[in-house]
Amino acid sequence: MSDELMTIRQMCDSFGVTPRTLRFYEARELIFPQRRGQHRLYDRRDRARLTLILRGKRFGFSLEQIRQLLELYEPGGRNETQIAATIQVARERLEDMERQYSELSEAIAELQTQIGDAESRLSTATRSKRSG
Amino acid sequence: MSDELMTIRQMCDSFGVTPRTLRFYEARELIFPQRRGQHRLYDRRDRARLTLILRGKRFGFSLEQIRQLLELYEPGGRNETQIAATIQVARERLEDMERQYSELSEAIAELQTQIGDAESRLSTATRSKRSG
DNA sequence: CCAAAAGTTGACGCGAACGTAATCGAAACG
DNA sequence: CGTTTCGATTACGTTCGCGTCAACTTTTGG
Repeated sequence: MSDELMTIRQMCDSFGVTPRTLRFYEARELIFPQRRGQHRLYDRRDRARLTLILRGKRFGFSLEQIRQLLELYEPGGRNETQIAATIQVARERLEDMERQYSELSEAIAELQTQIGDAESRLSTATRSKRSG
Repeated sequence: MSDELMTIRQMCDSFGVTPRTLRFYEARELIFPQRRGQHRLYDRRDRARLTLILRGKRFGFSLEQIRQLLELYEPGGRNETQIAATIQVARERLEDMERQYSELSEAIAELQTQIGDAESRLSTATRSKRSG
């Protein structure tokens, strides 16, 4: 298998995005599909990156933050200073995610409580209506 | 204490937002400060709601989603249909948060791995420079 | 071979979530 | 009592993340 090149349409179908979105990510330098003539072709790397992009978005990261994170996955020959900077950025994102993780835990518990309360108010209202 | 009314400036200072933001949230009906003449005054409830708003934002929710969630905290006399709808919306948000929670767990682990890899690449580069 | 489909590059548009004056009234202060 | 200061309102501007044409060039299929 020749690295499973995909057209933009195949990418869109399998990731649930639009061509516009893929071209936009490329313009922002988050993915770099090769070209066959004018047409874009996406390989395994591009797909891996897109997966990370979409996940980063679900966590509320900006495309720029995601772009910086993706540098971490580049084995490309960059110098120490750049690598160190990339690591530093990644550590900050990691802390964001760890904070969010623990905060989510609390928020989930609170929301469950509130839903429970609201449910009991609802059943009370339903009963009082039936008997009233 | 008379319920600790705060001016818009005091609110901004203690929450790290701008007046524009508070007025914007009010326009979108997420908070409802009282008025003394023309001036806004924020009480305990307003602060509690703002806390929830800012937290919701950190989770990537839109202001509209947050507004719907805040209805859950309203004991106000609404009818069963409305309460049931509010509960339904809250359940969906809860599922979002639970999905995000487990996905975050994975993502954190992966990111830690990547940072570790990058760090080893960095120290290797540093060593080869020292000895080369 | 010719038409339809797929893909490309601009360029403008749009909703969300505010920022940023400009202009005004009220209010606190020396 | 005048003047900063604080807040309100109105309204236009901005950034992000795409959506949506329009106008063209392939590419593919009957």
